[in-house]
Parts: sequence; structure tokens; C-alpha cells
Amino acid sequence: MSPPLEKTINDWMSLNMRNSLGNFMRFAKEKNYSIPQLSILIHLSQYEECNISGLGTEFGVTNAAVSQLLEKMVQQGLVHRSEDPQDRRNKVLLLTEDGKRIANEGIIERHKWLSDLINILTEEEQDQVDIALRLLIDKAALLDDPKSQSES
Amino acid sequence: MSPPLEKTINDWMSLNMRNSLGNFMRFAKEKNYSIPQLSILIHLSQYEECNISGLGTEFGVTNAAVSQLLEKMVQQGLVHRSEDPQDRRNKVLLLTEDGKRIANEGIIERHKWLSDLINILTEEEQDQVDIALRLLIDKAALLDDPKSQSES
DNA sequence: CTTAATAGTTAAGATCACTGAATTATATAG
DNA sequence: CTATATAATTCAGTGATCTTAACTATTAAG
Repeated sequence: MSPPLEKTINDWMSLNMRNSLGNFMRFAKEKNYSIPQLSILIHLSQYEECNISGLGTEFGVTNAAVSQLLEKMVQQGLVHRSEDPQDRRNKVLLLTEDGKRIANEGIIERHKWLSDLINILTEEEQDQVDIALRLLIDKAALLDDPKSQSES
Repeated sequence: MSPPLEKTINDWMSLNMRNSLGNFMRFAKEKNYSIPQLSILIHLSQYEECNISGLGTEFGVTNAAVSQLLEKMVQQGLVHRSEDPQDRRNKVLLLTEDGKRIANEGIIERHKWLSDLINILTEEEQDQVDIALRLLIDKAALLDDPKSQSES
């Protein structure tokens, strides 16, 4: 990677941090969800097929901790928890409609600054941004699963 | 904003969330810092001129909470806290070298996926990404302060 | 069939962050 | 000068998350 690009990424990282952290934490507080809860919610909104232990390693906590958090979230009606027919030791976790809504709001809240920013660009500039981001999104999809590609 | 761009941003948001949340929380746990502590650390690494109450409103908590958190961070040698000569009710908060280092590691950890992703792009593609991100960074700087521009 | 491994839950205890209220110190307004 | 407002700190109490350990249920292996 060239040095100028290195700097660009660093700047971009900082910008991203600066603008999304506060929004995220304020949103969590407003809605009365904890950071761990909201994090799990958002993770589930992306990876629907996920078990308890998987969430634990993802966030670096024991599965006991995840189990307790999920119990609350099930009671709050955010998550649907059921047995996996294939292996009944596993639990299949799916967001309810409410859960999906909250997760989405959280994501939007965290990146609102980006929408705002893009809105003040010219059309040409917006096109450039679109191309670049789409490039990254497609590559990321390739990394996740070599067969899938972004369906636009 | 055009509908395709709208979708691009949504996809980008999701991708960002998916890849950075877990990294961030695992990093915090590894290093034995809490999420609030690490968030404050990163905020201070961006906005060095900041007082207690400012941090409180930024993260949506009381200044009592911030004061207590900062007390710990001062004792850990991450933050330097001194009186503001202009208004001695205020405290001026500055990161120590250790604090800066940790904050930077946290930022890098959270966005490592992006560096990895960009590294598998061709040079042409990297250039496109560089242009687009630089565009956004410059515009953001304009929003923050109409006179400043990214010094490359 | 028995044993071992895996997934999840539960309980007890520790830690941590947060709030509200009281307190101190400084700055501003009348 | 006095009264009010602002900034930060301290303290007691509360609630939430986390961990370890014990436990149940299911699956896989010998």
C-alpha cells in the first residue's frame, strides 16, 4: 500500500471513530439498551445464523455472559431463540421484527454523519464515492464467501 | 441522493458495523479497558481540547460519571488533567504518550479489516478508493471548520 | 453401552459504571 | 458585595455485566 493511501486510511479511521462513537453510545442510552445488548442485536441483524458460543468468541466473553444477555433480550421481545433441529444442543437465534427495527436504527444512528456528508457532495463526487465504496463492498463479499457478489 | 447510492451507503454501514464492533470489544477486553474508558480515550485523541462536561454530553452521561472514569484513567497514567488558566473551574484533559498509544491501537484494531481489504485491491482500484475517501475527509474538515483543509 | 466432548443454562459473587445529592471552588450579574 | 450560575468532585446506593463453577442435555467416539 502506498504511503499516501496509508494516510488516507488513517484519516478516514479517525473521522469514522470521531463521528460514530458518540452517536452510538447516546443512542443506546436513549433507547435504554446497553452497549453489549445493542452490539449483539446488530451482529444478529447481519449474521442471522449464529449460536451462543459464536457470539461469545465474537465479543470476547464467556458463553455464560451471552446466555444471560440473550435471556433478557428474549424477554424484551427482541430475539427469538429456538432449538436447532440438526443439533439440539445449539440454539438458533433470530431477531424479531422489533429487534430488526432497533438494530437498523442503531446502524443508521451510528453512520448518520456519513449520509449527511455525502449529501453535500456534487453528483460527480457522489458517483466517485459510490464506485469506490461499491468496490470495497464487493471485495468484502468475496472474502466472506467466494461465490457471492453484491446484487445491485 | 440517488437510490443506488443510498443502497451503497446502507451496505457500507452494515459492513462497517459487522467488522468493527467485535474487534473493538475484543480489543478492549484484551487490554483490560472498559468500553467507556476506551471511547473517552479515543475521543480525547481527536479532540484534545475538551472538558469534563463536554465529554458527558458527548456520551450522554452525567459529569459525575465522567469525573470518576477520568480519575481512574489519570491514575493509570493515560490522561493528564490540569486546571484551565483561563477559567479555573474547567479542567484541561490531555492524553499522555501511553494514552495516545492505546487510543491509536484501538482505532487501528477497529479498522484493521479495512486495511486488509484495501490491500487486496489492484493499484487502480486503490487509487479510486483513495480519491473517494480523501474527498469525504476534505468535506468533513470543511464542515468542522470552514477554513481548514486536509494537509497532505 | 459407556465415556468423552460440546452447547447452553443457572447461581453466587465480584466488579464496574451510573445516578442523584451534597460539597467546593470559581466566575459572572445585579 | 451579594447572589446566582457553572465546573468539577465525592459519596452512597443501584443496576448491569462478567466470571467461575456446577449442572443438564445432546452428540460423537471407543
